[in-house]
Amino acid sequence: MILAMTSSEGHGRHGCGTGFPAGQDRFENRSHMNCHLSVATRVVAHVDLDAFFTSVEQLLNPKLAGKPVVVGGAANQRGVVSSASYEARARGVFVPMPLTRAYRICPEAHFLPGNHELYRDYSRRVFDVIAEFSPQIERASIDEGYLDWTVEQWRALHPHQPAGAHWPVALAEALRDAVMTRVGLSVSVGIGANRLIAKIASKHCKPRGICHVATGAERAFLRPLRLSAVPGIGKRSAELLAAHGLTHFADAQDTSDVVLTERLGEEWATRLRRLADGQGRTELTPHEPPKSISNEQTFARDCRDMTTVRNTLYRLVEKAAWRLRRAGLKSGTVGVKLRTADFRTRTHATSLGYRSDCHTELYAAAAKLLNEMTPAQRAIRLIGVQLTDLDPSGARQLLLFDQPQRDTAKRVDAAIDSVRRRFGYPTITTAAGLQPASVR
DNA sequence: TCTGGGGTCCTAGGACCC
DNA sequence: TCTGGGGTCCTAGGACCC
Repeated sequence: MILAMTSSEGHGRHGCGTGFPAGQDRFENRSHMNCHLSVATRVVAHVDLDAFFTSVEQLLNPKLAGKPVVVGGAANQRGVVSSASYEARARGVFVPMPLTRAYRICPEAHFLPGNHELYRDYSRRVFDVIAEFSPQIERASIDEGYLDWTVEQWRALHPHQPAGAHWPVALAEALRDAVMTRVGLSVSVGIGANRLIAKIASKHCKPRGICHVATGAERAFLRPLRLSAVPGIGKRSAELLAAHGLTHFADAQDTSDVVLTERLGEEWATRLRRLADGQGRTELTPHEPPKSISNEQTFARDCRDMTTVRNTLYRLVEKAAWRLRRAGLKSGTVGVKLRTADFRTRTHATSLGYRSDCHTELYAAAAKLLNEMTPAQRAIRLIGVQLTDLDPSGARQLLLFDQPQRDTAKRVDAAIDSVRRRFGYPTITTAAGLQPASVR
């Protein structure tokens, strides 16, 4: 057996799970049985929470269970759907659909603004459980992660049972059940020889599914799928490939290297060949500090009042600087992002020549950039700040002059931070950071 | 039909240096 | 008096992901 899938619907591990159309179990190709004479002892698992944000909302409010729920904002608000419950998806809602459109096709849905603090907390709880299933995990985002699985992890759970070919599936079932029992949330698990296969597999069996692509079955598993299933191949790349007659893995698998190179050039051809063969990275990367911290805001209505824009920018910088300090980092480059009513987006960045975590310093740089880039006679849709070139060290090469002022600003930041640590971010703000009425 | 907010990574061009 | 080529850093923009 090459491919195993299970789902909560009780098909059992040899059947087809949710989202896996009947007739596609041709991956269960017995002629490949000899692949299993040596059971792979190391695999990559990809764990993905199902409809994470809406699932948390349904868990905390039982009245929402079984109902279409949309997280992203009010139905008439500017914005897009950031999570849709499966009941909403069944009615045609998807991520990232504009909220107004979601409301049009599914007016009975419950529209919620979302609570990221809460979701982060639930994410932590889920990963605490997941961490018990492997010493080697990589958290890829708030709702997904990779695990390095060896047969030893299975033996730790089942010390007296011999590990059959299906030990990864058994392990995945134990993980899925543990997350459901202890946190109340549903996950899907994809298992394969590398990250690519594991990730595509988990998506393939959502929700509440487990999909194991055994070593040697990668090409057969991928064959019917669209190339856009590959993480990294988005709209643009898919269009480019389609222009060369390549839409599915089968197309790539059936095209010779010579023709691929002719059509796509050496680099893409090589990349695509590896994908078509189901090859991918296996190593997990440990947690790394962020490379950038940004905050942005779209106005409820396009804004022509520069005072409001500046005040909003101030508040965004203040928040970003607070996150920066909380992460123990300083930023050497400040960027401002501006989107006008015509949806044209411009960014402008400047290097400070030193690193800072002080919001008044960072805002001074941001305000200067804003002045330089403000378009005449244009309504502004979005304003944002991005802090990059992050490092724990301050490394000031120059400037002894304005030290006193900076020390004062620092003391103010520290005092505000300590209040925020105790009572939460929104409890305190400096006067310029008060939210202007027009965006409330 | 109207298009969020948080990120990462890549490319390309210009400045600057040797 | 005209000028190569490589390397690096910086910035702008865009593709892509969740």
